[in-house]
Formats: sequence, structure tokens, C-alpha cells
Amino acid sequence: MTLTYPPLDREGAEPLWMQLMRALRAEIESGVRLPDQPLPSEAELSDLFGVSRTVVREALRELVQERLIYKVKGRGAFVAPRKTELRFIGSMSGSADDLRESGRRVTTQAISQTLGEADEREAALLRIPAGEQVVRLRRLRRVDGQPWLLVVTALPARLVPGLERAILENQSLYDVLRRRYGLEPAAADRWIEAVFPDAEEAALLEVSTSTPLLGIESVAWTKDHIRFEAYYALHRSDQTRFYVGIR
Amino acid sequence: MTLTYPPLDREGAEPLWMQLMRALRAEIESGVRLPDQPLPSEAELSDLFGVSRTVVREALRELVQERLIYKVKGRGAFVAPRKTELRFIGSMSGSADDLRESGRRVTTQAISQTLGEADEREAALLRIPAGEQVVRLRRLRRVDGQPWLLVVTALPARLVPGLERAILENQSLYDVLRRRYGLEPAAADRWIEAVFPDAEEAALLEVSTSTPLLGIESVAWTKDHIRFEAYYALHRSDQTRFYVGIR
DNA sequence: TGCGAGGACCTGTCATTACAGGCCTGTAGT
DNA sequence: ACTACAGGCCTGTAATGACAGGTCCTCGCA
Repeated sequence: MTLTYPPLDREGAEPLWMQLMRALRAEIESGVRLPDQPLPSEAELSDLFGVSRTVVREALRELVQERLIYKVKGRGAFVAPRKTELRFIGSMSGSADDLRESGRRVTTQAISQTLGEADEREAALLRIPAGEQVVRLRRLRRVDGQPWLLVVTALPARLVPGLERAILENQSLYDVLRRRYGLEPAAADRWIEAVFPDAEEAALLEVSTSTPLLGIESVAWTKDHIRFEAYYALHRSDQTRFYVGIR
Repeated sequence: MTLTYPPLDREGAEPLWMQLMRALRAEIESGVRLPDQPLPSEAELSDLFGVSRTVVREALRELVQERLIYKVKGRGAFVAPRKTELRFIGSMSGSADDLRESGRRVTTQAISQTLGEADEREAALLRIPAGEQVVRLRRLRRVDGQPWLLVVTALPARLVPGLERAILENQSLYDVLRRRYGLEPAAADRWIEAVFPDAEEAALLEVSTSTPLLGIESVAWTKDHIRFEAYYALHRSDQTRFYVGIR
């Protein structure tokens, strides 16, 4: 009993492997395929979708990367056991709320809000072509007056028209995104690294350029896999600690 | 001016792409290739090493994954700018020290220390065959008497002979690994997710099985890329907060 | 001198073919 | 009833060939 599939679009719209990946992901996330159940073999998928095994393997590779499936050599590919949904608590709102609860004064200062073209890193994170228009927000967050966190957020302009003119001072970005644009974060990828600030960043955070900071790269997407926000945050970890909380 | 390379081993010892990846990684990490300098093109690497472009692309793919290089369509592959070394502060030692500094009592209780066979997850993380012998440590950490963190650590037995008989109670694992086995963590990958504990885990942490916990999967390796430790930590985030600190 | 077209070079994508080696099961032999 | 082995299925690895489309330099023309 195999499902039937609409033919893939071969007119260059999108790579075949990406279309195939989406089709399989939709099946898995819709619950049609149950955890630990085998997917059709690579050869079968080739036939079903009318593409080469190269395309199938590329698609499966991405799904393995996303932890949606796992593969066992000699047996096949299987649906990964459903993970508990990672409830997305931004270091932005989440940690600010935590700190406020603990009686500290948290303020957010908008450094700049501009329209611009996505650079390589942002484009890769948001899965958009480099050069596409993005709204870029630079904000400085203070705790008890002390600089604490510097964030550069990029959002595809077509998803958030007019955001560059919104007043975000001391207002949760996620609230605005949800209320005004209907963007609800469902999950995010984050990378944490130790970095040095450049001269401007150091000045804003009031540290020397040789002070190691916590750099957090993040990309957030909705349940429909629309990647709507990428940010890079620089964190002073000497004064206030950075933490991730679950609520 | 191209370098000369020893021929790759074709006798099934290791996939060609892995050998090629190692060769390129060694060059990059030794500083022979400078940041943002281009690597030879895929075609050139094919010729230099006498392998197909398939092999070259697989090797480059892994290096991109490791963030050692980046690729630009139409231009080539380049050495990634040297990242500030991620100073590895385990949630084990690091956060424990932080808490101790803040005047809280941190104790570690060994639940079990056994020899066993690596399961699929551990094998994948440690890059060893499933079934290889691993020393497995299960430990419970308390803060002010309250259960806080449950960790299951797996280490390849051949790297840490006799560790299953060591006394680790209230002693830093990393100290033991460094002093006794010369294993110095240089970097680590970590994944954070929200999970429910199973019955036994819930009992140890004194929560219900419907309490969401912070699950941290981690694998650590030395500067020689020897992956020596994988752990899965379950964190009570309702009582004490989980945080990552830089020191 | 400035500019635009062309071409060389590069990665991205895709198809096809081949074989090694792990996994599983059915079957023949004990 | 039990075991050993063959064969089928599956993924992993590898080679080869082809073309699309991005990048960059050069050369000829205005």
C-alpha cells in the first residue's frame, strides 16, 4: 500500500531533493508515518517520485540532519521517534522575563532599524537568496542599567512589511511578530560560541575588545517551517549570566 | 604552488572521503591555509588526490558541517575564519562551580558505573561502531540537597581503561579524565531539547513523568578530534536554572 | 577611458551505473 | 528441532558525465 504523489516540479523552481524532502517531511509531521516505521527504500522512492537515487539520498540526508528520520545500514530509513516539541523560549523574552521576576530592571534600546540586503550568513540561516531584502534590528538590552546583550536581528522584509518603522523600544519583538504578522515561533536552532566583539560592539557593551563574549546565533521558524527570524546576540557573561529556561 | 599529498588508502580501511576530509582538516588546522583563502576547486582536488568529484564533495560537505570551511556558489570553497576557541565549560563542572561560588551546596552521587556496549545514539555521537565497549556512568547531582541534574555519560572503554572502578563521588570527571587519561576537552557539540523523563528518571529527580525537563545531549572531543565522551543530561529547570557560562 | 559581451571557471543539481558490505529470512542439511 | 548458508534487499561508497547558473576577468568596441 503505497501512497500516490503529485509529480515534482522540474521547472527549476526548487531543487528536486528539496521538494522531495518537503513531501516526506509533511507525511512524517502529519502523522501518516508512525515513529520507527520504515520509509520506502531509496530505490522505491526513486521510482515513486521518478527521480534518481542521488536526489533521494540528498533529501534523506537533510531529514536525518533535522532528526526527523534515522537510517540503519542494511535495513533502511525510519521515522524518528517524535520528540517533545521544543517550546521556544527566546533568550530575548524568556531571560528578560526571568530577570524581571527576580526584581531587576530590564530595558531595551533600539540602536537602529533598517532595510537592507541579507548577507551570506543571514541568507543561509533564513534559507533565502543572499541579497533579498531584510529588516535588520539592532538592539541593546540592559539589566539594572548595565549593558548586557546586543542583538542584531534579521527578518525577511516580505514577511514583516513595515517592521522597520515599528516602535520596539521596551516591547517584546515576539509579541509584535505574533500580533501584527501572525508569526508564531515553533522551534529554533541555536549555536553558541565564544567571540570577541569588534570595536563598535565593544563600545556599546562597554567592554574591551579582548573580553570574550557569548555569541548566540539563532534562527527561528514557525510550525509551517517558515524561517522568519535570524539573530546574532552578543552576551556579556561576566556580569549577568546567560541562561536558557523552560517554562 | 600546490602541495603534494600521500596517496589515499584504497583498501577499505576508511572511506576515501573521510581520508580526504582529514587531510584537508589537518591543513586548515595547522595554519597552512589561512582564513578566507580559497581551497583548490573540486576539480583540482579530484586530480590532486586521484578521486572522483563525488568523494571531494562528500569531504567538503563534512567540513562545511564542521564550520571549518564555507562555500560560495560560482567562486569556490574557503577556509572559515578561525573561530575563537570554544572554551569548553561542561554543564558538569562549570555550572557546579558557579553554583558553589554562589554559596550553594553541590553534591554528586554515583548511581552506577558499568561496562557495556554502545547503543546507536552513543555510537553515532562517539563515531564508534555500535556494540563497542563503553564505560557508562550514571550520576545524580544535587543542589542544596534537591535533585537537579541526572547524567548518563558514555566513554569508549579503550580510552579510559578501569574508569568503571574509579571513585567519582564528588570528584570532577574532567579532572580524572585529564590527570589519569590525558584527555583534555577542546570542544563539544551539544543539543538541547525539552523531554519527559521515564519512570526511573522521574523517581531519581523527584518529579512526575509529566514534568518537562531540559535534556542536553553532548559529545566532547580533544584537539586531535578524539571523541572521548558522550553524555545525556536531564535537568530540572523548575527549581534551579540551567545555564551556560563562559569563564 | 569606460562599458558591455563573452568566456573561463566554479559550485549546484541530477542521472546512471557499479560494487561492497550489513541485515534478514527462507531453506536445506544435520 | 536446530543450524548454517545462500540469496535478496538495503544503505554506503565511488566513478562518470552532463548541464544550469553564479562569479569574475579580459578583450574589444564605443
